[in-house]
Amino acid sequence: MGHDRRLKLVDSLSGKDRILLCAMELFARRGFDGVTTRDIATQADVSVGLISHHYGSKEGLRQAVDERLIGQFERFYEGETGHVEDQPPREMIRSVDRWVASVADEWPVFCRYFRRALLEESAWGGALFKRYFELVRSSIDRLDAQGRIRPDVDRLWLPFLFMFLETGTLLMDPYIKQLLGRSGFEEDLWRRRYRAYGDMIARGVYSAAPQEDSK
Amino acid sequence: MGHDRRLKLVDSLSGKDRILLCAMELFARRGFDGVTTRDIATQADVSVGLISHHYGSKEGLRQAVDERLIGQFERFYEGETGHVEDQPPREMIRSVDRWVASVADEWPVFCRYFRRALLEESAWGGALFKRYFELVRSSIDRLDAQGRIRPDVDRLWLPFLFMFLETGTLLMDPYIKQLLGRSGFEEDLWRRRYRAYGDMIARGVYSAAPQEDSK
DNA sequence: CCATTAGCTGAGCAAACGATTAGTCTCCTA
DNA sequence: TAGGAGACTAATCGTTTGCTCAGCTAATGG
Repeated sequence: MGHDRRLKLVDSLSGKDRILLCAMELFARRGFDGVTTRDIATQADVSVGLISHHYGSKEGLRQAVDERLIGQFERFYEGETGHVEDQPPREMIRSVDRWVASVADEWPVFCRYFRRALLEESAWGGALFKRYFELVRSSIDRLDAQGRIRPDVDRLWLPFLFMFLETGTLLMDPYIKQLLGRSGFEEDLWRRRYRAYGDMIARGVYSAAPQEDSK
Repeated sequence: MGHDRRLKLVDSLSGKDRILLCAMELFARRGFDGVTTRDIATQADVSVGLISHHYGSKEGLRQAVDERLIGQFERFYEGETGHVEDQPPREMIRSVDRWVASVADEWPVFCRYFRRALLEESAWGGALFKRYFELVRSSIDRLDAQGRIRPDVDRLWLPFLFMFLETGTLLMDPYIKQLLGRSGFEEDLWRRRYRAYGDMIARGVYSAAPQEDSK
């Protein structure tokens, strides 16, 4: 599985890179405060002093990890095919499918780290959130320009609702795994969620003719 | 404001209760690991030893706080008017409004703590999530029995999508506050979100007749 | 009036933390 | 091949952590 691949990769790297990769994984799993420099040193098979040598401090190491992941995030969305919202529904689904498959490999670690960053309210977590918000809002603006969103829909909360639906799995995956027995990021589940998500946005979930109690 | 009220209340309490309340607030704000027993002792105006005396350990204190908040959670939902989903849309909105107003006072601290518990993956956070999931699923089952949900809607993801929409504000409030300048839990915003949320579930957000590019 | 007890104090402890240090090893270059 | 540079180690520093424990104070009961 992917774990072994990663470990073999790690062996061939320099101490500096091993520290960065191990820190990324440990921060993602246990949070910044939940990891000691000694943990990182042990995992990366280097001495504690080497961390300070390369990154100045634990905080410096965090920033290095952050920057690397920001870059990864940008690359994720660069790879995405244009503006998916502009495409007809069926084509949009296919685009998302392709995109999911292409980033699925690195996604899990990124997700867990992003989740932690949000929780700890770190500076870059806030920055990422804002950047993501702008992304969603510009999508909405584009849809709006085409008249595809009903005028009575609340424009203040709409972008947030989109974000809640999209990032929900990210933030709650540990519990989803607990309930479903498997991660929501396994490809088929992920795809299925995107469909459910798109469907809810497009049409809601209620029947067309609700049998209302005449009261 | 509420802060002064709380402080005055604190002064009249025993050391044991002061410790509990201060711990609750500090855990909610900075997380379990981000707070030291000395912080709590200072805030509660007691000595460090008294915490161990009453609660055995920091972990014991956490459990005491957890139990108290679990009780609060139960009370929140006991007070809720029956099964809101069974009511016609307009009446449902009014019910939610009433409920929001009735719990808004204690809600903020509870929210911040719940947020922490969920993101730190504590045991009781998991338990609370599961309990909440069952709540949502049984609501869906009831709606389903009435035939109010379209048959083609994905029944696996639907409860999760509901939860994402409902808890989104809870988990991201710090960032929403950053973007909007005020908390999403201020009553008017909260109500407005519930409407936007109900509307999306009911009808989606797309126009009835989308002008699709004929291509 | 003294003994008991519950609530509480704060100096102090061992462990763990992030950071620094002096020194070793391994290359690369002149 | 001498020597300078940088990667890296091991030992140790001062600080902070959760927790203990001997003892203080004030109220209670016989």
